[in-house]
Formats: sequence, structure tokens, C-alpha cells
Amino acid sequence: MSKAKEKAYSRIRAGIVSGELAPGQHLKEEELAELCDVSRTPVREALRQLESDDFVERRDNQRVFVANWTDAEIDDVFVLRAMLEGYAAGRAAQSISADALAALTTHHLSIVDAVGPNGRIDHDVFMQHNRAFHNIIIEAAGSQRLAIMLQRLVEQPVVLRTLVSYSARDLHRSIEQHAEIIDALEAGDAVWATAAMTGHIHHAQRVFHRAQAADASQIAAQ
Amino acid sequence: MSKAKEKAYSRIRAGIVSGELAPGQHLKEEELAELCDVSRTPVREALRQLESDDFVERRDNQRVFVANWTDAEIDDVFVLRAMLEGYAAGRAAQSISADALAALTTHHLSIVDAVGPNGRIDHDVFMQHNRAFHNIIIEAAGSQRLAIMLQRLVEQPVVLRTLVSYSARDLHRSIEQHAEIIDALEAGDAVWATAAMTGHIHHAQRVFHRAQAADASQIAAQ
DNA sequence: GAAAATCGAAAAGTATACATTATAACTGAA
DNA sequence: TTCAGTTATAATGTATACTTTTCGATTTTC
Repeated sequence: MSKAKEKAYSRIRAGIVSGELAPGQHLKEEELAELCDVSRTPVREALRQLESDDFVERRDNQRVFVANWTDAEIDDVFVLRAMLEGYAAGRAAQSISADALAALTTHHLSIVDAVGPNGRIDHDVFMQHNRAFHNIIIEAAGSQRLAIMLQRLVEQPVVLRTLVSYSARDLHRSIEQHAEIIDALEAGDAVWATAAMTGHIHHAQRVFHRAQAADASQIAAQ
Repeated sequence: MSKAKEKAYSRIRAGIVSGELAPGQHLKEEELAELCDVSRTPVREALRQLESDDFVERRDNQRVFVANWTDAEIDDVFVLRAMLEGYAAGRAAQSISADALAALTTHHLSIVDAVGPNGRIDHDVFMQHNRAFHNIIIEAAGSQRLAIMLQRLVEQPVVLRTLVSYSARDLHRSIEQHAEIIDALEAGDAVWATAAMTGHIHHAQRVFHRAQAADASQIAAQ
């Protein structure tokens, strides 16, 4: 990607993820140009990209706003992701290579390490290896198009913004689910892999719901 | 959409669908600007759109080429579409309204009319009502995101370009499948609707394959 | 003679000036 | 006072000039 456009894209995206640019806020090209220290031209291109990534939305007359996700839309994303990623896991079970399986196990162990025996969690390491784990399976499904669809569903501002605070029990279950997914893939059992992955994503959705409810009660308590 | 950008988008897209702009051809912004009688700016925006619609692809260093679909990629699209649209039909079965069902039947009958008893087919009318038929089911699934995903899969240059010449038998089967899908939706049977729709798309894939093989042998005979 | 480096041309990236459109505010009339 | 129409302002859309980068070709050196 070109320099100024990349600069604008990452700056605006970071602003949205951090909350600096609030959901529903009107994004004016000139303001963003000043914020990013580039001209309007690359800002416009960045906004197109952010639009297709669902970080911003265009309303009525070409005005751009920070995407404002309803609970229903977030649920929709989780449901679609469960379906698509379950499907991807099923396909991966029929074609995944030994190398990919080994890499999967490596990331799995890194996640176990990141959680550690003492309950302290390195969130960044956890997220990084979790992402890698899922990406390996998606790639093993062997469909570039499916991978792009899933990427669009996974990289959502709402999910990225919220600090998903897994409880110890949730973490344990999530790790167990990863182990089961590996087993299913090793066995080459597409049905099993699909079921395990679908359940895993639904579990994540549940955890996300609880985190949101906790946030809401915190805000209400203030 | 704005005037010049829309002009550029539709002109370039039409060129790709018609074959005037051949697969693999390098699209230069200045040339396109002249072709569309607009400046480079709206051309650039149109190219971004066409890129996300998979009509063009960016290679190495930001150079844009007319998308060149391999057989494997086309198959991939059909398989994903079968999965997603089958899923959509299943969801639609649980929530479709009486109005939507009535509209579905209307389009179905229009398709029957377009084919007619004498074997002559009005392709435009067929295509139009076929598209409407599928769109109603996709909308009835109640997921904007799913609808967008499917739209991207359906509106493909390869599919649009090829004159899909259904045989009389293929047409008859396709119409029967539509009737069965309506029955499944009316019955509120998600499993049935999913199966019927999945089969319908796989059948379309098969017809497409035959049409391509026929094209290939025609070209070889020249 | 082959490989690497440099130079030139062409295409994409960026900035800015200008055109158009849409929204909001203000004024006038009912 | 309210509604409608007009005008002004502010934002986006478009054109063009300029900058940077890349690809290709030619030349030079090993």
C-alpha cells in the first residue's frame, strides 16, 4: 500500500478501535486530512477501504460515519462466522497438511503458556496466537474467497475494541476446544471438525455477550 | 452514487462483461479516463469498487488488471454460493412472510411463462425473474451481511459474460427445483429448503460447466 | 557474453484548486 | 407562528498539476 494512504488508514482505524472516533460520529474528510497530516485524496481512499471493512458506513448523501453496531448486527456476525468457520474447519479436515497441523499445535501450546498456571494472562500473546490458530485452519480450507469473507467477519471494530475478559473457566474451555479441533483435524473427520469449530465460535459469542453485559452494568453504575 | 464515478464504473464494468476489456488486460487509469470521458479521480474510485466486486485485480505494484478467473476459482464461487445460499434458504424457511412467498410464486410463474410451451426462451425475462426469485429468499434470511456476501458471489463477470444456454431438460429441472424450494419454504422446513437450494445451485454449476465445455470445443473447432 | 547498474519514460500516488450538491438557517408570506 | 422558499455555507465530487515509484531498456563493466 502506498505511504499516505496507509498512514491515513491505520490512523483512522486506530482512532475508531480506541474509541477516539466515537460510533456514529461524522467523519469529515478535511478534518481527517489534518488529523493524519495528508491531503484529502488518500483520506478518501482510506475511507473506501474502511467502508468495505465495515469500520465506517456511508449514509444518505455520501457522508461517512463511524460504524454504529447494534447488538443484532454483532450477533449476526457471530452466527455467520460460526457457520463459515465451521465449514472451513470441515474442509480443512479433509486437506490439512502435516506441517499446518504441527504449526497449529505450536500455537495451541503458546496459548496454554500465555494463560499460564497462575491465572495471569498475557492478552496480546493470547490474541496473537489465537488469531494464528484460526488463520491456519481457514487457509487449510483452500479457498481464498472464503478466507477473505472470514477476515471481514473477524476483524470487526466492536470485537477488537472490547477487552474480552475471559474468565478462568472460559479460558480453560476455549483451550480445550482448540485441542478438540486439532484432534478432529488430525482424524480427518470433517463433521467432527465442523461441530467443534461451530461450538467454539458460539462459545466465544457467549463470552462476548457476558463481557458486554458487564460493561453495560459498569457504565450504569457510574 | 456520484455522476462521473458511476459513469466510469458502469462503463468499465460493461467493457469487462462484454469482453471489450479482455481478462488479464492491464487497465491504465489515463486510458480509462479517456474512455469514460472523465478525469482520473473518479476512475480510481471506480477501480476500487470493481476490485472489491472482483471484476479487476491488483497485482504487484498497484497495477490493475481485468480479473482472469481460473476454472478452480469459478468452481470455488459455485461451491461457496451453494453453501451460503443453502444456509440462507434454511433461515428463510423459518421466517419468510406470506407476502414474500406470494411474490416468489409470481416470479416462478413468470419464469414458466418466459420459457413457454414452445421451447422458445426469453433470456432477459428469465434472468430478471430468476434473480428476483433468489433475492427474495436471500432477503428473507434476514441478514444484511449474508445478502452482501451472496451478492458478491452471484454478480461475477464470468457468470454474467457467459451466455448460459440451458437445455430444455435443464430448464425444466431448474423450474421444478424452484417449485420444490417454494414448497419447502411454505412448509417452514429449514432442512428441506437448505437441501433443495443447495442442489439447485450445484445443478447450475453443472450446467455452467457444460456451457463452458461447449464454448471450448467451439473455439477449438474454429 | 552476461550481469548489474543507471537512466528514462510511463504509470500510479498525492496535493490542491475548483465545481457541485446538500443541509441548515434565515426571511418573508400566509 | 409556521411553513415554504431562497440563499449561504460547508461538505463532497471532480479535474489537473505535480511527485514518486516502478519497469524496461540500454550501456558499461567484469
